[in-house]
Amino acid sequence: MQSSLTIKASKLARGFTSLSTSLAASSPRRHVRIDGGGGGGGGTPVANKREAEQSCLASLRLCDTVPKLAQAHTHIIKSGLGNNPLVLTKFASTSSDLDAVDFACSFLFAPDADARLYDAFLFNTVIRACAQSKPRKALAFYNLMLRAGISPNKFTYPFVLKACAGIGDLSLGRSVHGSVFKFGFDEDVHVQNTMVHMYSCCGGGIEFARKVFDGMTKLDSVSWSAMIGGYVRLGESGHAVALFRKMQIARVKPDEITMVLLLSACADLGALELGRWVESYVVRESVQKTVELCNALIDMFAKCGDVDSALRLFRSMSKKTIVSWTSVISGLAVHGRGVEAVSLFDEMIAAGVVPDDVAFIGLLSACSHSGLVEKGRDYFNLMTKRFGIEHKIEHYGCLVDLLCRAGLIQKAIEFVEKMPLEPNPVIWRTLVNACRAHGELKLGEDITKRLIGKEPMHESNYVLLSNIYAKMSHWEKKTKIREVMDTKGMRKIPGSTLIELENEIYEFVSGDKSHDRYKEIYEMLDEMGREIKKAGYLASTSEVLLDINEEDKEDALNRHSEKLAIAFALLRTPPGTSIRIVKNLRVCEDCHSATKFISKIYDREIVVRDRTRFHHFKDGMCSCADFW
DNA sequence: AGTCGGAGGG
Repeated sequence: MQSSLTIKASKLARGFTSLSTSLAASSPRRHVRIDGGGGGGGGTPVANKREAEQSCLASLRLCDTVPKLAQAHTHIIKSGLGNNPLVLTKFASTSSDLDAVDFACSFLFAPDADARLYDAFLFNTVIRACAQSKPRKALAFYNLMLRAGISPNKFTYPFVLKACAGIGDLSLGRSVHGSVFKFGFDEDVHVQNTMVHMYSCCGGGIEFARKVFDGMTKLDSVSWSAMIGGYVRLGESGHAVALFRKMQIARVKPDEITMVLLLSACADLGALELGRWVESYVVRESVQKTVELCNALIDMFAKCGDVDSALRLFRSMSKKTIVSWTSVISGLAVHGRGVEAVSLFDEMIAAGVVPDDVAFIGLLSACSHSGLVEKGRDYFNLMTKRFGIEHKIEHYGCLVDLLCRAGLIQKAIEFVEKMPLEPNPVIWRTLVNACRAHGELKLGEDITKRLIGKEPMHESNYVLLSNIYAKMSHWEKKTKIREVMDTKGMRKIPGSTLIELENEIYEFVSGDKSHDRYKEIYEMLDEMGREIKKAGYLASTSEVLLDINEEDKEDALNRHSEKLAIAFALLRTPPGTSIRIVKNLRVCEDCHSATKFISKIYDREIVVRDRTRFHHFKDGMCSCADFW
């Protein structure tokens, strides 16, 4: 309705016009243009100011794109409301599109703009718009606000704290916390909740988050979710689950966001039973089953080893997003079902869903885990050529991994040398590990030494080098590495295995005797050892990279955390049921071979999740076909 | 006269 309205160039309008045209020039794809006067004419003069205001506000309510906003701007000027604070602020708050907000800011904060128009609501609006994706910019506006002498109100801090969370700097967060206190908003539950969130997003801030959380007099579901989310982000999923139990005792009803977080913790821990409980809870308590919640369920099922349930849920969803597709494709990938993953990707394309860079990571890892070398290469090339998505370092990483796993180490090296991005340490470590596995020890040693030069405090570099020396039987060099690590105060991450039984999560480390039934567990371990030896198992002692004799090596192998967890499971679960365990590192070759025998002798399906993928053991075979 | 707030998915 405003399309015929044009501007008679007033002084103010001229200022706006030049600003907006320069903005248009800086973002050509938007084609923002404001008609600077002349042209059509014939606009009806507006009867009174109040009516004009209402008319402008009404037209702004309909704006959701930059061109529409530009049109509305024209209308505002025409109506003589170019300096009306109500209208201008509404203008800025109208679009969630950051480009549009930039566009609005370009005249709101123009040199010739009237600073008397600035108020807290205006700043809140622009801080909110930037908080998520441009946190530094949001904070710049906050500082501008303070410099302009405008006091923040209770709505300001949730936005500002969100921006601090995005930056993740603890000292910044603490200083903003000081301002919150100074302005007296530290009692507001919304502010407190965001404070918990902010601290938990800052490195080393979880204690501060907990302090705010513990000091709160009223905790709602958002408070609990913020704190649970903090633990999940930190990888402290056990703490997250424990906190959820406290939430239930406190009788605060969890909502769909709490459930998403809890599912994330389940996925991390491999806690399938708890994950299934979440699903039934959602149905029972009619928690809103949003797409995000379904996606979290898919991810949980896949990461807990039940990829078929993930698939079933995926098929039942009426609305799917790229995240849903990616979750299920990546899920199939880690289970070694690469062919299905690839065909699902093709189905997605056929359904007209546009893939993004993350979808390609899932797809390429599917090719990698299933040895689909040619397919992986093809998709890698199609990614840019057909879909116009630029390769990121992760995609190069996937391809290096693909070549290494397929044993094409020379090709992998050539690929790394030719890649246009600087290879990151992850890529180098993939390569080094392949060097070790394929006997390119000298090359592996050279690369690792360079890596240690670059990242002297990264322990996995030393572990890699140590493993290479062990394979070379250079024991004195290997010992020396241990010494270097000790003087730097570093330790190798101990291998550990999680298992969930009857609502409890148990953790085992190598040689663990902390469980109260450890004697039974070790007896079971001995029995397992005898039985699998009878069936033809041979300990693969070359994998034990310690400088000890063969017999001790075998003993060390027997006490690996995954074997302890399996023995425990055999004792505690009914015959014939599946066993699921989660290992924090990659499963070793000896445990892999032993587990195959155990699955056959004890007639159990054993699902092992290791750091990078799943192994489904059944009838003496593994789903990875010894390819991992 | 008075617009505005917190936690989440691959």
